[in-house]
Amino acid sequence: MPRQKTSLNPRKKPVQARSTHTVEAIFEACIQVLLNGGAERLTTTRVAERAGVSVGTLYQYYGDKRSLLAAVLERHLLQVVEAVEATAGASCNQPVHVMVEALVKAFFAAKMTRPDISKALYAVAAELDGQDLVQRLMQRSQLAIVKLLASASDARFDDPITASFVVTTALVGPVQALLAVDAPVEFQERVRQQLVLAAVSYLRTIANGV
Amino acid sequence: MPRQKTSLNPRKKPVQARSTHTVEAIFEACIQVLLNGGAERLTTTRVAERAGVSVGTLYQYYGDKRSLLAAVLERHLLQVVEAVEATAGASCNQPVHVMVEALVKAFFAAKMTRPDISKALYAVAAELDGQDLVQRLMQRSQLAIVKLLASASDARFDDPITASFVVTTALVGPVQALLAVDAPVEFQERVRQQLVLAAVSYLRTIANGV
Amino acid sequence: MPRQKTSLNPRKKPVQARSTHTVEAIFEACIQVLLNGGAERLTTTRVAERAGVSVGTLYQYYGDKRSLLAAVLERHLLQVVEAVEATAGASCNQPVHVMVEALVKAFFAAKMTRPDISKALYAVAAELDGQDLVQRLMQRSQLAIVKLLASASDARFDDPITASFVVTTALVGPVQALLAVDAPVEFQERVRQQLVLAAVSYLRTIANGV
Amino acid sequence: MPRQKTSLNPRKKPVQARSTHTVEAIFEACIQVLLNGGAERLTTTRVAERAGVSVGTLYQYYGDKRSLLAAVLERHLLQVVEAVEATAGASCNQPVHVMVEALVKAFFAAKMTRPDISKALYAVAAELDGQDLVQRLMQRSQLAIVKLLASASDARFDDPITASFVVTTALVGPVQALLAVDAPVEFQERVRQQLVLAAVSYLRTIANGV
DNA sequence: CATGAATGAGGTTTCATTCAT
DNA sequence: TATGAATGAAACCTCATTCAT
Repeated sequence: MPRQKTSLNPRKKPVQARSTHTVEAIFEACIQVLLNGGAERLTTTRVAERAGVSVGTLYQYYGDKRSLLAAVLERHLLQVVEAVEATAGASCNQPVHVMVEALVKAFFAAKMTRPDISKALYAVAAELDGQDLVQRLMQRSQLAIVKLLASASDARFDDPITASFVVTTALVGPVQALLAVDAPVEFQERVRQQLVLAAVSYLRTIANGV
Repeated sequence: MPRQKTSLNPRKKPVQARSTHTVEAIFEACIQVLLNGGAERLTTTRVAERAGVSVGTLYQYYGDKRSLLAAVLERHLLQVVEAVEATAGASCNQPVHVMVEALVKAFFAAKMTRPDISKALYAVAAELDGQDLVQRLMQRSQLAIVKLLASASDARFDDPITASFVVTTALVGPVQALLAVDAPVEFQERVRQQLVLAAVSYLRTIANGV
Repeated sequence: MPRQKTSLNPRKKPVQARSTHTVEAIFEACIQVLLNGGAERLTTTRVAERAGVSVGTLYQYYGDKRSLLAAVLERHLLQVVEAVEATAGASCNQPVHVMVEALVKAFFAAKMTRPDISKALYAVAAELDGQDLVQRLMQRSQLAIVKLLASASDARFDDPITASFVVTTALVGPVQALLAVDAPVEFQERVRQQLVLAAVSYLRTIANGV
Repeated sequence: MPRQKTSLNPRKKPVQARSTHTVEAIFEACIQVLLNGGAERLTTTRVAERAGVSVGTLYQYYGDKRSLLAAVLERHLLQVVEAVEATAGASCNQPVHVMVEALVKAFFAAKMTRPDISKALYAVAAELDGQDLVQRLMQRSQLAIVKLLASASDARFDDPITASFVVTTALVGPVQALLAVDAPVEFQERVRQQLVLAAVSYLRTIANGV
């Protein structure tokens, strides 16, 4: 499945005083545009307008449309990953059920506090699916979880990598489904608890007792 | 998150003999085009060319691009759903672990026999996410599983709906991830087995003994 | 202002038994399509559908789209012209005011009994404006009126051709305007009477007493 | 007789200096294209080419084809209306025959100095017939004439609105007919004089002496 | 003769991107 | 550096017309 333009094209790293504000504005605008109209209605002009800058300026910060979308997606995914990493770090050496509870809670929090953003970025993520970006961040998550599992106070895992892969990826389906249906909060909560149950029982099943 | 064009646009379908052939050709062509180039490189002209018909002909069967994509996606999802339904039907009254084994196997089979198609349609599904189409088929799957769980010979479930939701949606994340990374078959197989384990242990955990 | 396709293309004169019905159906359908959608939304397929025949059949009777439109327009204009001619014939040898009264009444009747048709055909007439068709029929009207004026019992005209031209063409503007605004019947009637007044006073002004 | 797209679509107009030139070029080109080929041969591409700009530029100023045509038509009709208004303003308080003479002369002048344009825009006007545009301008003309008639030094009118309607609309038929036939100037002139006669005698007929 | 599926040139419109100001 | 008018390739879609059945 060859893509036509694999090389992203970020022109500069905006570090100066004024640019921060501009970058932020573009960022928010991009999400807003995504929110009403979806990915296929997003145009660079539209984003620039919404951000209150000219297209030219936008292109000064993001060399092309893909870079822009990639950046926005990256920011979102980074938040999620960092939430996961932070939680994983904080839950080391705990029993499995504590770890999982914390992890699932953190993941849901990261995805559901701005459900609109998650929803808006779904299509973007799908389009850039094969891209390194998504892969890299996925791996970071899984790595964090691998370490976490290895430190469990009440279990030992033969194949922590696969376990981590299963747990991590199995969370995204339910969350996406909840977002797509605009499920009521109570149902979200029920699902969340069930996922904790599922993960815990799964991990216990494959764990060697300690 | 309002979408601009919710109503698909399927043309009144021609009724003559040759039309069947034409429609099939277009269909196949659509998948082929999707397979090399991805959703964003798909154009109606390209599909028509590949199908060996004129654009006009394509538009006689699918009123617009969205209808075409929706139809292709529907076909794929229908296959998956029907596989699930068939398996669910065949596994009634069995113990939970038999059910789950059959179900996961069927789901993987449906998704992995033509991994290219599944992969190609991922972006399409994301774009049409809010659409009834995806929702409807998801629900059919879940309904089938609800019935299945209710018939388990060795368990009784208080909230089979949520359970079904969790099990169903939790499968799609891992599968998608495997597709995205082009994971080797052995890893696919390992993940599949783990998912069986996970589902079984989850369902046993929430089941009332019988 | 050269047109690209001056030669109309009437394939055959339908005189047989069954064709009369078909031709009639196409005719009505054409008007109906014109009535909702205007001239730019009219397509041969649409007309055929509405007429309950296939496009192929339509093309058997009218070699191309222009022929169809020309035929429909001609029919309408012919009715008007014939109404004028009939009235002109019937009003010979009368005093001017009687002639004019009858003439204007007949013209209004022809245009206003099916205001929708008149309105629908306006754009068609404009498109085919330079065409012989419209010119020919216009001339027939004027000729009839020239003869009529020549027979007036109470006036003699030096330049009946110009007089006829003025009277004839001066009627179409007001009628078109009434149609465009969907003017209420009372206003239509008032305008009609005023036009009689205008024409009579004009003709008296330029007439040599008798 | 419902139209499908009543709302025109004028873009927010660019504000830079060069834009004025561009807009003017497009405008002229549109008329030129209309002049050879008629309304049905006019395409946005063709207009842009003739204007020496790209299609994209054209669409920056006119959101769609209809807007473009509407704008051109409006400009033409505005000239006519303004000519009428100016003349009406200048002829206040004169005797009827002076007013009419001036009015008819002005109207003919406005329509006949660029007969090609008038002719080219006829079909355009017919297509946009129901649109506000035409209605609004018609009304402006009539209003001006109502005021004018009210100020006549030698007549008083009971129903100046109807009178104005009749006079205004009765002028367009003859003019259109002259344009359609490419009538020789002498005949144009003769008709013009006759129309003056007609209008004057009509107005005198319905006027209350003073 | 009638049918209606197929054709494909061509029309309208969009939008990522550039570059003179 | 910011601007936004201009570009034009390319997408989507329509519809008059043909011709095999």
